[in-house]
Amino acid sequence: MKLSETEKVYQIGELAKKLRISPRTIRYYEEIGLLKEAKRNSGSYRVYDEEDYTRLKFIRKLKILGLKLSQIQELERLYRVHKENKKYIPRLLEMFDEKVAYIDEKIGSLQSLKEDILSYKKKLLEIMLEE
Amino acid sequence: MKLSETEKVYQIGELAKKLRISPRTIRYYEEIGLLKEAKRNSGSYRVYDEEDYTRLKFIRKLKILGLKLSQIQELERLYRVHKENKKYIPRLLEMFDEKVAYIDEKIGSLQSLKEDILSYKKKLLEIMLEE
DNA sequence: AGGGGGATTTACGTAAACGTAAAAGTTATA
DNA sequence: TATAACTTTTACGTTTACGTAAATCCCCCT
Repeated sequence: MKLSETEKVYQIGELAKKLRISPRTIRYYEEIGLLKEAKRNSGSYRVYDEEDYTRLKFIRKLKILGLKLSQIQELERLYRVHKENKKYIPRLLEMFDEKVAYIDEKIGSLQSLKEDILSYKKKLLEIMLEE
Repeated sequence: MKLSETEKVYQIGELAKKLRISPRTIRYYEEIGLLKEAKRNSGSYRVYDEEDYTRLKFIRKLKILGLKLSQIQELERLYRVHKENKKYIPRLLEMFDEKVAYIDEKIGSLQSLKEDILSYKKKLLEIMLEE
């Protein structure tokens, strides 16, 4: 695709540091198939690029959402498989909508929690101010 | 406090069903001290009331936020201890503010995730419509 | 050619938050 | 009073997502 592009590459420790996770975590993701097998430099060290970096950031977001690694895998498996087969795309779009609805719900629950905390805070202020 | 108030009481299975969690979970929370020891009816079964119900719902919210049970405990311990001692209240208020900031951050990250998903969806739509 | 500071694999360990099974007691109802 | 449908305690089991250690290997630098 890209010709002679001098793209920055990382080795595992460097990438891990950039993401503030451990090398073990990255190897683990590869181990369970969440990351494809990394290329090796002259046959031994794993080598990563910007795409891997982006991918790991995306995984992190899904984790924050509360998805298990296995669920993240499944989501992507469905995405990859069905992308090839157009007739399944509508179903996939549907899934995305469900995910988005889930997120909206979660945001709502966080907002309500925030209100709870703020109301606690108000109570505390009252305690503090009463004589 | 309240005189002859006929408040609805639950036994563990009933409460669990209402919350869609397991009795084991409720006992576990008691076991680790997240819930105070439940009263017993004529000496054997645990008995709960609306307050316990509310409390469990609150715990659930904090869990959705991603807090560990131990963190929830700590938060409440601080709240209880310091409520008695007014001079610590400002620190507690500060903690609440931190929590709220954390929530805002989390909401932000969820919103950004939502955008990612919507952009995936757009790509998919393009795939579907090309040709 | 010898270090130093990475990396690799293998494999056992761990914390959190329950699940589950067993054996026994309790309570409402027929 | 018998039986179903709860509940109790005890205690071991399980899953997820890594941590950690050991032994070996690699690469760059001087």
